[in-house]
Amino acid sequence: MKIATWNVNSLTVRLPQVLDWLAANPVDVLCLQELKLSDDKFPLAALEAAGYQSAVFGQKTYNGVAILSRTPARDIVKNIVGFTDEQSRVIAATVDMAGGEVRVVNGYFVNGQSLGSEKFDYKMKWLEGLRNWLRDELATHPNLVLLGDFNITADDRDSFDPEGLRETIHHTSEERLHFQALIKLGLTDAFRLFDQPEKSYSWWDYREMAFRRNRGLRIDHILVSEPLKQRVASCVIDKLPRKNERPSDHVPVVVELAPL
DNA sequence: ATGACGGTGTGGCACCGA
Repeated sequence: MKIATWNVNSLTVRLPQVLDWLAANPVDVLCLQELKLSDDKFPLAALEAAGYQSAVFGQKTYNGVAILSRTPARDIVKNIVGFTDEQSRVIAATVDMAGGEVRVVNGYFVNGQSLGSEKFDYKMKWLEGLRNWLRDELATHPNLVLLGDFNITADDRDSFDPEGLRETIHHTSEERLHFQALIKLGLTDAFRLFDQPEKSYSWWDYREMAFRRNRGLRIDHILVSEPLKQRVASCVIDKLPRKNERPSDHVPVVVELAPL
């Protein structure tokens, strides 16, 4: 079973690229972030024609997340239970896989702007709320995947300039402590289960030819619970869509799970 | 560097992202 995450930075603009990517990469589940559209604008029919059902938590202009799946998703939850949030940043659902089921938690984590800003405070509170809810989710759903745009580099390997950007947004100790706290719940960074190319990133700024110079960050992550860790067969970043015309600034990350 | 680039809204620019 393959599960992928992709921040598309407007599904309106990127729908043709999503359909192309799914045709070339027929994953079982695709989690999208930054839809930037309301539920009524979501391209349900086009995705259904491509073989995918959609669980959608949209929002006009900003945020918005969705889980696309080949088989029906059930027990859909929108946003973090126990944390009041006006922004559409999380959608969770249960999907069947060979030998069992997997709980998929798809998040568009808060950006946070800069250390000391109100948005940074919101990011910290949001991460705390997420962790408290996930503790319960893990208790009820042992086979769990937390994935999406975390807006956090896990460590220095995830940044093109760890020294120059030290303690700046996406690199602060506070953010990385939150990432580690998620790990301590019993989750594992699937990407780091394998030898990976050096300077592997999932996001590059649109400016200054950042992609061509590989000045990027790895901020899109796939974390798996302990029972699933044994089943992870591969985890790769697909840089190809960044070469498209009008690309998203993020690219897909894909995890492959062997049958339970 | 208050910049760059790109998306959205309803705009002639401002705001946000990372």
